[in-house]
Amino acid sequence: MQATIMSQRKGAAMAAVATSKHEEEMMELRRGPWTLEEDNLLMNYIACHGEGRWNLLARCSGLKRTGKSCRLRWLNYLKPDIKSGNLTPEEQLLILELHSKWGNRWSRIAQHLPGRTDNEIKNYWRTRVQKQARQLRVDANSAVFRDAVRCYWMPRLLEKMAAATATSAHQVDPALLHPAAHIAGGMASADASSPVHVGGHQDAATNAPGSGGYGHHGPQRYPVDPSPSTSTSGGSGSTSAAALPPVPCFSELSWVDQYSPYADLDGGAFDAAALGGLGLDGLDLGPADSDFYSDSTLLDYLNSTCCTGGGAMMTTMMSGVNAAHSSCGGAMGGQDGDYGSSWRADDICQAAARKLGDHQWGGGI
DNA sequence: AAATCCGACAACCGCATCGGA
DNA sequence: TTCCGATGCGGTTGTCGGATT
Repeated sequence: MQATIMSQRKGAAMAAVATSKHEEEMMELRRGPWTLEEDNLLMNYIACHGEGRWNLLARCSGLKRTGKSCRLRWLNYLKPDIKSGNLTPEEQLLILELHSKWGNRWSRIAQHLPGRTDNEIKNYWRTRVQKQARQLRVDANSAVFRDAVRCYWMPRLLEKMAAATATSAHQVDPALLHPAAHIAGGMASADASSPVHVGGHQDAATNAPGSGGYGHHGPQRYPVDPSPSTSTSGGSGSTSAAALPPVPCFSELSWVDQYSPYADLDGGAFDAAALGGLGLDGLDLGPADSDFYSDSTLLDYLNSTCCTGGGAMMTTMMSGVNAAHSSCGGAMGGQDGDYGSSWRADDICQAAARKLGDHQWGGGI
């Protein structure tokens, strides 16, 4: 019975495919990169009729594209609230954290990063994070790699955030960086029911289609001559802090307590210092590093009164990093980011096995 | 200067799920 | 209850530009 239904469905599906293929042939559907004219057509149609009903849109808008293609183009690029430019350290932290909880649930992760698309996050993961895993010769989803990320990558991101703050002339509340803030319970208590907001530092007008496209990476690539008029000025850095949406409170992140250097004080698990002595350094934060320091969004966040927990967290994690530096005789390199030696997966495995007492150690990676 | 390699990202594809008829 | 179109999601591929040889 079920097999019959299945075969019926399959038959219907195949018929539908055949029909759609026929239609495609009749319409000579376009594929590949979108042109400026196509983008304009799509935007104009949506401006008049709204989002949704993508197949109808594809038929009626004059675009020789599938509804799917139109939807993707709109959601991943043209939608006004799409945030362009490199991911901020806060966003990277959140991605790392949420991926450790949910795995490859890109759309779910993207829901917590306003303005970022699942596609963008997925690409980030594949190009940056998985690259690290490959270098370590471990599976990006393995416990070892997750721990390495938590003990090294995350602190390094926080370090960069701290560096961005320290080198800035902006006024940062000293209390944000005071170590006692964490110990004295200074972590901001977040409303658990509220979503975690990261990024969102976004002037929609500056990210309108044609206003600079990929941000740091230059203008949108069009297969035909892009009109000079498509690039407008004033694309970055002019947003006032007052206009910012809610910023992340790091105490919302589960690893804050579990993986803080103070975790061992109450029987915690995995501390940075233990691995630090093995020369497990050199995490490459990717080519976007230099942008971290010039990204005004960081300063906006750090200047925000909502970020008390983040400041304390940063200090906490920085203490861990420093402890690791001390315990390994400075093997982690200097503060200038010269993390020379490369990681050794075997070393990480051994250290993890020692520290975790094998209970998280699944054997073969 | 040309060829090749590689990273980053946009776009596509197949499948799953949802919701209305 | 079943069918089917619309939509969403995750994996994969294609393309481009910069770096390297």
